[in-house]
Amino acid sequence: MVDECLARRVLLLTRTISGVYNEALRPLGLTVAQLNLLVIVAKRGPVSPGEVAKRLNMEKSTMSRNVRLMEDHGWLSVSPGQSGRAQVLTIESKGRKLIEKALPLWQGAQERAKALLGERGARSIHTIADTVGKQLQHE
Amino acid sequence: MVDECLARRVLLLTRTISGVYNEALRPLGLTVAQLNLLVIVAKRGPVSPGEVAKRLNMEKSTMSRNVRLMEDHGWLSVSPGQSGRAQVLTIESKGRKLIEKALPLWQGAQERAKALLGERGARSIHTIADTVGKQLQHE
DNA sequence: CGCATTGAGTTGCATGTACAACTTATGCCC
DNA sequence: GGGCATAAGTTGTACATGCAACTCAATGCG
Repeated sequence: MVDECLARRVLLLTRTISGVYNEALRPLGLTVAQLNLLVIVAKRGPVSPGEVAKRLNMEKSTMSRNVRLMEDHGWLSVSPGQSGRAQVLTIESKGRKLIEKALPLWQGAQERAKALLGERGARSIHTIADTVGKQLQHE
Repeated sequence: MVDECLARRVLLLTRTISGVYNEALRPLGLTVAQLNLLVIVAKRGPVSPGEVAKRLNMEKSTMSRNVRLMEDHGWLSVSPGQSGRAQVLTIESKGRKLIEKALPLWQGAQERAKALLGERGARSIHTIADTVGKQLQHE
């Protein structure tokens, strides 16, 4: 049972792979989770937290707290949205600069991660995550 | 950048897949991480925490806390090992019974996870985790 | 023998994560 | 208009996780 468990395997992968990135980013006081969030906000312009959370299949409460941290750092700003308690996230210049600085570190980590997974493995992860991502959208 | 990031993808996979298992196991007040630990202890007989942590590529401190929780539940026992502050973990009958009860729930989750990943995807995850696991042993 | 090193666990602190329950604002239906 | 349902965030609580620093025991070396 234990050997086949898919959860055990993805947990192992996450511990290993995200460790590689976090180690690389540590000098910036930044984690991969935060970097990804930041890049999404930078790319997709003003977005609502809920939208990002849905795309990442992340709990809204988790999103809320992650956003809070990054706002405290001044990397992004939270402003009231159109209606109700809607919010929009916008990247700040401090956040853009951080992404610039993170890029080379990220690249190094990406190389190391690829080496760990193997070229085939890395491609598989891409495919699989896409598959899962698409299914989540159709819910 | 963000789209290629392997860490982002494995994080997404973990959130999604482990969620499936945790939802299934919730009636037992058990998480997948705990179940995996419990099964390892059950299978590999008296083992040291450090050994299990190494196999799972998990920080010893994380292991320490996870063990503590499960000991509190009476699922396993911790006894002093041969020397120094070495410890050995042993499954308790309460733990064995819990595994029995968890089995059918786990199977359901495994099916759902396979459906999400696709048959090919599930196999790939197996292969990749094996590859990574072996590389960790050779360190 | 005495001290430095190493090994195994633990603890302080911080992040990432989820579920449940709560707060507010909108919108809808009668 | 008055409730009722829904949508978006927040907060309480708990687990999973890692790093740094610490405790203690064993070991080795001069």
